[in-house]
Parts: sequence; C-alpha cells; structure tokens
Amino acid sequence: MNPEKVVTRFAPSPTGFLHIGGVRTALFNYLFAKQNKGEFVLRIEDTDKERNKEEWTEGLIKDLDWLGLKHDRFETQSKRFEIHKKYLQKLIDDGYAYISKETPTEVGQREEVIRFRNPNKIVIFEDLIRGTVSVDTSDLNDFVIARSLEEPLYHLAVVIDDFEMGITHVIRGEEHLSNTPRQILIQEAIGAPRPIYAHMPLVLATDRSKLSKRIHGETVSLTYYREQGYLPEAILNFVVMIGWNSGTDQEIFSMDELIEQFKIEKVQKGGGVLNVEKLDWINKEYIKKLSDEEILEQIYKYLSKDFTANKGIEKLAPIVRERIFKFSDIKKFYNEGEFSYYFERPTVEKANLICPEKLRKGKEVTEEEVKNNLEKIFEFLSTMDETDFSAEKIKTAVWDFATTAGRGVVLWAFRYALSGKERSPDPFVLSEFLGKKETLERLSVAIR
RNA sequence: GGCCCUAUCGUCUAACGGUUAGGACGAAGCCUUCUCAAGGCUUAAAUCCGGGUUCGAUUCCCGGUAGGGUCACCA
Repeated sequence: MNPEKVVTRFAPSPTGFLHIGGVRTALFNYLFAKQNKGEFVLRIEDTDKERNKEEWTEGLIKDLDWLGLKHDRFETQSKRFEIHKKYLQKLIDDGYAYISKETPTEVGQREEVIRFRNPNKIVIFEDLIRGTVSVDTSDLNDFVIARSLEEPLYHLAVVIDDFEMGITHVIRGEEHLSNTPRQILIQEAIGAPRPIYAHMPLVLATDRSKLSKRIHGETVSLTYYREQGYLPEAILNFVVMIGWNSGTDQEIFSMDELIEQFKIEKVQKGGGVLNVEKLDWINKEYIKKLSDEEILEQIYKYLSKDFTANKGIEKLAPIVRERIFKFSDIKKFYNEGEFSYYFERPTVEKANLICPEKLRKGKEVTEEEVKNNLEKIFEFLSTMDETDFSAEKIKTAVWDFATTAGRGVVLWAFRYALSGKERSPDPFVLSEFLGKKETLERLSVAIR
C-alpha cells in the first residue's frame, strides 16, 4: 500500500472563462486522484490583483460543478500571502533570495523586487509522460519571485502552496514544462520534497497552434460548448480522448470506467487537435441514451413558447433525438423549417408528389397515377381504427399495395403529401404523429 | 533567436524489433421499408527525410527537417 496519500490539484487563474484545455487538465487531475483514492484540490491562483476578477472564480467553480468534477478541497492563493511572506523572509535570511534594486521600464514596476539567487545548475527531473527532462538553468538568471514581501509571484506561490497542501502529483499542461526547472530550484531552497510531474500534451487548434482565446475566439471556452448543447459527459469523454486511449477499441466511457481505466503513463506526448466532428459524434452517442422527457426538456429550452404550446409536442421527442448532434440543432432545425409540418399543414406542390427519377426505376410516372395511389392509401387508412393508428399498423395496411405499385413511387408521394418536404421522417411515423383525422385530410388535399 | 518538447491515414490514435501497419471520426459507395436520420457492409487514406545498430526497424541511436511550447515585476 502506498503510505502517501495522492493529492492532485487544478490551479487556474481567474482571468477568464474555463478553457477547454483547462477542462482536460482538471479531468486528468480528477481521474488520477480518484483512481488512487486521493484528493483533488481546486486552487485559485489569484496573486495577480490586476487581472483577477471575482466573477471568473465563480464561473470556474460553476463550470467544474456542471462537469461533475467535484473538488475535495478549495484554496485561494491570495489568502495565503502571510504564509508566502514567511517563506520569502526565510529565503532572504538564508541567502537564497535577495532584494534587488531595479530601474522600472514599465508603469507599475517597482524599484525594489525580490530575486532568487540562481545556483546555475543543471536540473533533471522525471516526468510521468515525457520521461527524463534535463535543463540548464543558467540562462534563467536571477529571476524575480516577488514584487515585495507581501506580493509573491507565481513561481514562488505555486511551490509553497504545492508543498504546504501536500500535493504529490503536479499534472498540468505542457506550457508549464519550461517553468518546472525554476520551480524545482525554489523547492530545493525551501527544502520541500519534489512532487511527481506529468506534463500533458496541449490541445491544439486546427492549424496545430495552441488553442487560445485571443486567436481562436469563443470556441475555446467551455461556456460555448454548453450553450451549443453538448452534454458534460460527452465533453469529458471527448476531451479525455485527446492524448489518451484505453488501448482497446472502446471510445465511450462512463466516469467510473475512466477512473478505473485511465493510465497517465499511456498519455500521448504530442499535442492533439480538437476535432469538433468527433465531439458531435460522441455527443450523439450520449443523446441516444436520453429519455423522451430529457429530450423534451431541451425542446422547451430551445424553442419558443408559441411552438411548444402545440398539442402533442411530446411526440416530437423521439424524432428529435434521432436527428440532432447537439441540443442547439433543435433551434437550427426549427429555423430551417424542419418541424413546421408537424403542427401546420404544409404547402403541397403537385409536381413534387412525383418521386425523383432515381426512385422510379426507369418508369414514367404520371400525376394521374400518383393521384390514384394516394386515393388507394386514403381508402386503406379510412378503414383503420382511429384509436389504434400506429406506425406499425399503418405500414401493414399499406405495405402490400406499395410493394405492388412501386414503393418508391407510392411512399414518396405519401410522405410528401404529409410533410411537404423532400426530407422528413417516414410516412408511417408521420401518420401516427398526425393522427388519423389529420392524415386523411392532408391526403385529400394532395389528391384534390 | 536561446532553451525545452514533439513527429503513424485529413483528425484522434493501435501496433514485446518480425502485422496484409489495426480501430474511430470525417469522406466516398452499397445495403436495409421511399427521402432524411439511425443501423450494417465496403473503399480510399499514414509510419517526415537521411544515416546507423540489427538477420529484420513505425518501434532503438544520431543528424536534418517540420511543428509546437517557453523565454515578464502574468499565471
């Protein structure tokens, strides 16, 4: 048994929305902690007073909560400046750091800062993902670790907090790889043990550059995906697949499966491009598992009251579920008129009742013929029981005739008469949806 | 530019040094109850280049090339 309890942390700075790459970092930390029965700490790194905003912190917490990545402990770095100060003073007293006179070159810069006395050595560390990394710290110079005793900077605060919070594994993005040597230097100066590092490959944009809010816009924030109607499970599932795989053909994982199967050693070294089409596919896989009620809830959310007030709206749920990749597609389909014919009579162009050439199998089809076919269907359906007007029953009633007369020709006209669309669900599903009375009326309109 | 990291289909990725280089998304085509969706099947599609090591390199080593990250009194 491991005598030391695993503690990981996700340490964002509250300077903006949670980034999709941040989602992945948080997830990896979460998974690693959970699979080792450890602790997952959320630490807000807000030492930069200029750029931080309280609202971003709230957003971060909400986002993580929505994703279901619950933290076991919450810390705020800025509240710990007394502790940082204590260490800083000790570093100075021990000669590891010194107060340095400066000539400010930018506004806000101080005339005195605290610099770390660089021992100029070669730092070698083991990375769980990358293996041995070796860096000569000489060219780092005596870097600044605090603006003053009360104002610690990132590197110092991180090292002290990781130490004091008992962080055993630092799992973070590759952009921090080059920060690690100087953090190790500080660690050694304060006598802190070295955590185990794991630097994850970056999530890349289509052009293979690092995904950044500034360059790639809103599509990097979690908020965007939530608003688009992606499920949190799907986002997590998608993001974990960038840079990691189970070694099997499995692609859809529940959180429990991830906690069990995730292996940090199997994480890829190279960065991975965010592929929205794959996200769509994964999301659809999750949507398929949703109940009618859950789908209906989204229909209410994305569509106007006028529309959702229609009687029978709940029957739309199974149809919608089959067609959408993400919930915002509901709105999109609505705008494209995909739902119009369920509650409103469509306009039927006589010429369109004749199916496209491909489906006619070389035969000529006249309007007269189509009209006769529809009359036949009308007759079949007229004899049916109004209370047992199911897709299955309707199909049975019409099937033999359609087969004899030519399915393409008959069914196209039947479907088009009901929907007025070249694309729509099949005529049986539509008939059931509309009910006997409305179905017959639409048929007679088309015949007339 | 210095330092660091990386390199298999368009994308995400499999492959004890020995495979017809596998899967998934996407694309194309076919089938399934007409269209769309779903489902099934099929096809196209990759080891960056050059040297080694080895009987044999996608795999190990070196070099090149390309890409990325990072070089703050931000995190």
